[in-house]
Amino acid sequence: MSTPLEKTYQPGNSERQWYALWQESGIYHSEPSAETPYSILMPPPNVTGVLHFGHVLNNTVQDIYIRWARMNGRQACWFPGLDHAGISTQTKVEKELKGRGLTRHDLGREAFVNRVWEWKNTYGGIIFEQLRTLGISADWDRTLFTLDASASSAVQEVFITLFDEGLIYRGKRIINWSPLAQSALSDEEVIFREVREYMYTLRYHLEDGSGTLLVATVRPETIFADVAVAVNPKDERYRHLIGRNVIVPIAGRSIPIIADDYADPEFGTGCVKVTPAHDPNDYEIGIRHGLPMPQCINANATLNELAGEFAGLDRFVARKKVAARLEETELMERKEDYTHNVGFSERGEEAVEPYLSEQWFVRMEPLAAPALEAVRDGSIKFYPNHWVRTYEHWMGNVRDWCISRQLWWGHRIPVYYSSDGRQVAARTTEQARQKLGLAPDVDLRQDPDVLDTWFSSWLWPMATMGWKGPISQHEQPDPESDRLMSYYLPTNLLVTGPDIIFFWVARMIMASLKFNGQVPFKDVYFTSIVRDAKGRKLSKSLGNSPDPLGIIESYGADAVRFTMIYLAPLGMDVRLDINDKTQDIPSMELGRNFANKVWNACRFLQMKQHEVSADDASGGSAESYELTTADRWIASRYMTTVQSATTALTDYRITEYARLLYDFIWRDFCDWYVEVVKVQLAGAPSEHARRAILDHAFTIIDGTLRLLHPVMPFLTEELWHGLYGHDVSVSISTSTAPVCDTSVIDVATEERFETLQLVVEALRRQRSEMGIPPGERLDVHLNVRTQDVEFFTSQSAIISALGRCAALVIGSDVSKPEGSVSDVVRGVEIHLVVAGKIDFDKERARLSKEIVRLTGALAGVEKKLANASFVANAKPEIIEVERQKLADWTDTLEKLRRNLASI
RNA sequence: GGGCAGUUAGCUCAGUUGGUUCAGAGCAUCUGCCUUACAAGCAGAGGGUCGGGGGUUCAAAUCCCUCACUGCCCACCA
Repeated sequence: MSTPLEKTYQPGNSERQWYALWQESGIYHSEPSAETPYSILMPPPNVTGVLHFGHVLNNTVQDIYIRWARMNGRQACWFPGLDHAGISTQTKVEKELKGRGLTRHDLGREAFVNRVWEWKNTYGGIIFEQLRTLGISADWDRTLFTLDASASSAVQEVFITLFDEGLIYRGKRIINWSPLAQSALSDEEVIFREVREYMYTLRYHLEDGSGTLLVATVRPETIFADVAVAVNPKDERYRHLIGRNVIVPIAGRSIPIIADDYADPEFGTGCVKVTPAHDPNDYEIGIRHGLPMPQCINANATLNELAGEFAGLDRFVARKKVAARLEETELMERKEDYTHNVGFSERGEEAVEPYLSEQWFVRMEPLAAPALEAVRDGSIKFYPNHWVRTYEHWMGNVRDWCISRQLWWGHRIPVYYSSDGRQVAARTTEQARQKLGLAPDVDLRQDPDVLDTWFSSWLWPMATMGWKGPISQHEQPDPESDRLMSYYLPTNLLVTGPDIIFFWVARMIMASLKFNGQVPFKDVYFTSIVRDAKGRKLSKSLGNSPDPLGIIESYGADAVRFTMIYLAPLGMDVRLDINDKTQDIPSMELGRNFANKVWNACRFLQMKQHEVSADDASGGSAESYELTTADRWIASRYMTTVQSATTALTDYRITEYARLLYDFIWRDFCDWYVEVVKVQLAGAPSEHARRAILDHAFTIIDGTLRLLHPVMPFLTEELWHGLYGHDVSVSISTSTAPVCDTSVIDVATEERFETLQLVVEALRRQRSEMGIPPGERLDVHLNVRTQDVEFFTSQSAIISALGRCAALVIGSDVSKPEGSVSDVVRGVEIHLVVAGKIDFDKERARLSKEIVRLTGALAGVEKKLANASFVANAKPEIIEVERQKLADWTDTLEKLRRNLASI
């Protein structure tokens, strides 16, 4: 016999124990088999990452689908991984060094990289432990780190191939430079923010002293790199000046006035200073006109010797000083407030500097075309679908991807340079020499830069399966990798945030199509963005990002999972009522209370089971038990729930799935069925009948627990064992998912039971309105249609119990008794005898009010049915419904009037 | 400037193909209850002309147009 359940659900210990068991038993490990596969790639969290609510939502969604697939007999594999996160990891370790007065250069490249590995091995991947707390059923055996040998090997393979095909090239371009990281960034890593600055209008005197050109700029510190002033060729004001020279303020150099369409006559003074090395647009002008491109800003964002006395100053300090000097020397016409957008590095700490430098790029256009097509033709589906537009827009305007980073932590660019100026991409120095046809003892220099972290991420679908791993480097087939790839790819589902649609989703599609010839996944689920009560994104610096582990500690992992799913509709942001001070999230009570509700429903069944079992001595063989209306009703409600929950999951309406379970368990099962079971048990003629009643309830709850398991794995596991006494060696997570048997769905029975519910509710309402305590039993008289007498009589025990009746009179010609209040629902006349407690005036008023309301409603229906075009156009079943309404309400009205009259 | 969402009860949100059960749930509020699982609970109640305006239709929270506001993405005119 199972051990009695506690009065309230205590998740903590139970969760830890179950997870340990799951992990030991290896039930979440997957191998290719004869079953149909189902695979998900976990978006690899950063190695420096700590669990936040974005992860909680994201991973819960994935876990639900993986668990659901597993229970549906699929060979389900969830590939977890960890991202080396170039910039943030390197920065983290550098900060530590800085605390000891060291820089990475003091250590040297090799020692520094070793240091980062040490850090990784000590602190990295904490998030995995945290995800386990959440109950994630990933196949941890398949965990991959983006710097592992097989991932690195795949990265090299792709780089070399793209290089050899001319899709990767090196070029001197204006790129986004992070002065803090001292590295290039991709366009996607730059975020724009509105900044209040000044617009300075400067005087550029004509060289011949014949006048002055006014030029507006927000960056006066860049004048030292000015190479021209551009005007629009159509601008009458300046046309005659084209080709003449002006003197750069302070710098004193002479630069030409050139004509370029970029200059907008409507904006500012119509004259633009051209600084090709420090502005992307100016760079374009510089290219068009073959201008020199001097730089006056260093990699660390200080000015260089071109700036003369300002050399060495930080760009922002320099800006103020240069502006002051311009003012002093009367070279400034005016200074105005000016608000505009400035690019910041993704981490939001510093303004990005447009910086002219040699970098590596991927030519994206050829890769984008097939990737665009795959989404357009439905090979890949987005949920919600509207993200397709965003995807198409980006793909249609895709720009080359700057992939080189001036860091040490990452995949080193596999390009080698020979002393005679040639370059080649190769896996090793030896291979590079071979490719270049050089002798084995010739020195080659490898490119010092590393690749953008996303350059390994975009290969994730293949890298996780060992594609082009160390074995195939030597041109040997890799059967293990082939086996995994042919079985698990394309994966079924990718769950991620829409914020990385370009960073990751789009690029994975491109890489997979290019290198594996097929899409990486079939469905993409874009999760909600988690926000606080004020609508702000969660962030550590705002103090509005509570540690999920603390919340799990207080509410339980299942409660957190359930609440998140319940509150996070597909494609919309989810707001959590985060308390800044206590770091609590009170709405998690929703999930906790629900877990407790499920717990107690099961606890009730268990207690009854024990009672029955205790009497087992009475013995006897099983005898047929005919299911009651209530039994068939709950079975029908259960099947309906199975059906709609399954559909909801299939359609990725995951919130709907949670709601359906919540409503079924709480409203149908607990509020009504458990109460009915009490009545049925009490009135059962035999021990066998009692057991049969319980068996039925156990059947329903068994399926319900399995249906609920994907979202609440711990609770359902605990109860499944608690109720059925299963051995710990089996898990509900490897049981089968409930399947809908439509023959059990019984609309007629549901309707009959609903009438019963309405009658009970009417009794409760009247009692409450009369101020009678719920415990007090009162006489009830029900006047029902002749054909319903039998049914209501058969349900009298339930009506009596739930409606708290003393005597219950049921008949087809029952008249209103003395001292009763009355109501009519679905043709059933309900009289509650309250005797002395009746307030006749109040009762008259109540009935009158109801009569007025119904009369109005009835008039509406009559009008509708009298409308020729309604009868002509509406669907027959709709008209039938209206006719039914007319009949019912007329009947009800008549009864109400009669009752009013008899007071 | 271009694109995409959203606007329903005090708050957070459901509402699939227009039509019974369409105006709902949870929280909050109010009333009464320790009713043989659950006070993390039970039974009731109040509260919204579904952002504004127009249109299509026998019928609109739902479809179309338009306006307003909010949020996000892209672009980035010095």
